[in-house]
Amino acid sequence: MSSTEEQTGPILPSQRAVERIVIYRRALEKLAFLGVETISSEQLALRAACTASVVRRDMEHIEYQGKPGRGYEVERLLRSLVKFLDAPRPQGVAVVGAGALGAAIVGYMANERMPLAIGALFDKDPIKVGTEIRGYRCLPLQDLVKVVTEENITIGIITVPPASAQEVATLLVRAGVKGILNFAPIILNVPDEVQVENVDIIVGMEKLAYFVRVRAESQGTVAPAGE
Amino acid sequence: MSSTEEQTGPILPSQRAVERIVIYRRALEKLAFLGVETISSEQLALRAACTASVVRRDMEHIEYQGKPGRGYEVERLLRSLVKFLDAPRPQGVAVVGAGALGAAIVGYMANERMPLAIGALFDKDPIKVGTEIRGYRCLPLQDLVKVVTEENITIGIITVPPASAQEVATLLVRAGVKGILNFAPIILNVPDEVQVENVDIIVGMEKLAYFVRVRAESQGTVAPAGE
DNA sequence: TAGATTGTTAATCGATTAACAATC
DNA sequence: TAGATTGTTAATCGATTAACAATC
Repeated sequence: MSSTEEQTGPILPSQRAVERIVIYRRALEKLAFLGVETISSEQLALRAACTASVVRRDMEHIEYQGKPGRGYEVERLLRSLVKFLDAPRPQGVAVVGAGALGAAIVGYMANERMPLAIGALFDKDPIKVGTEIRGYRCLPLQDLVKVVTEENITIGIITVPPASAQEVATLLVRAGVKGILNFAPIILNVPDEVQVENVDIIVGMEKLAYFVRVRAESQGTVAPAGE
Repeated sequence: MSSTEEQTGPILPSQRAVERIVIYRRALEKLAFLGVETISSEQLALRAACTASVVRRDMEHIEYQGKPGRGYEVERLLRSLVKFLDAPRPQGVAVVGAGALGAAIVGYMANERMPLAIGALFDKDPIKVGTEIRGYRCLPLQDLVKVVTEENITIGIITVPPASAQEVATLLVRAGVKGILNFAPIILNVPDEVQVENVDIIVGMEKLAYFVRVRAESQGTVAPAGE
């Protein structure tokens, strides 16, 4: 990793920066649709829950630059963001696990216009295999390595129960996947070059529950004196 | 906020610390079930994707302390974590949006043993209202404020389309909710005292797609033409 | 005792915030 | 021109990492 880093000219943006850039893109799409012509970093920041400074800093990664006193032209900035984010052709995604969550994701991706396309959908359950879910035929897990390899799919989404998640991850890696969006609440063991993005609904929920509770408790104690 | 902060004795743990503590708890539950008696910070760190130092630091928030040379007793640490995290009685949660994602979450919460309980399920769609989803009756959105207030629900989960998300958030806040888990890909406008936790599946997916792509490009730098 | 692992303190790193000259 | 907002640099903040004496 270190050796690669020394060679590269362009600095890779941080994970968070890319996250925000994705959000800017979404916001700009809406603004462009509404016919808005320019936008300031301040306004953009509101939509990404960050500050204007952060927005301007993120823009270092984008070719297009804003004009002092004017802000950013929505159309041109949007084009630059799309150029920055999107692959020339949609990247294929394999969804593993055709339960409620898997179905939700497949539906989501079918609706939203995205630079990603469902490449294949898998499940272990023989009852689900063969059925159609939102227009995608559910394939058996045994076919995963073959299909994912053949279709050149680079991203896997794991929505199976935690007990099977590692097994699925291993299959995906073997099939050449380079990124995994993992909804199972466990830490996956994969090679370093494979990026894992964990989306753990339960952690978020319990975290929220904790802070809601302790804040309520501390309010009850101190008598907040009315805002 | 600053005035509250000065008064409080116990320092509130950071968002990330609580996140990790939730993960420690989950890991310890499994270990306790397997009959493991002690665990070191090193081993615990593996399960939470952090370092031993971070684990030990997090433990400052927990009453129970480990023994030098031995590590942590699984049972006792687990009890302390549960005491730290959980409310005396399960907190009620309102799920708004009975689509595929909403159903997935309701099912999730019904399965996993959690310190949270489904308090109510709502949807706008008259066709869904009145039906049962995983054992929970779907109520109309108009009843939200009344039901959530009456049931003393403090946490809301938004799984409606982005266009309705702000409207729902406003209703939840009006009903007295103090925490919102938001699955809609927009920034919600809520009062400061309400904590919003955004779980944006699409952002994670597009971020992943970006890094997978640029890494592949930089690897194949020499011959990008083919493919 | 010796080895292991703790709690804790200091050093490092990265990200966010604030400030400001440059300029449309 | 004057006002607004940029790109960029310096200051601040917080979180992670490394190190180590204390101790089971």
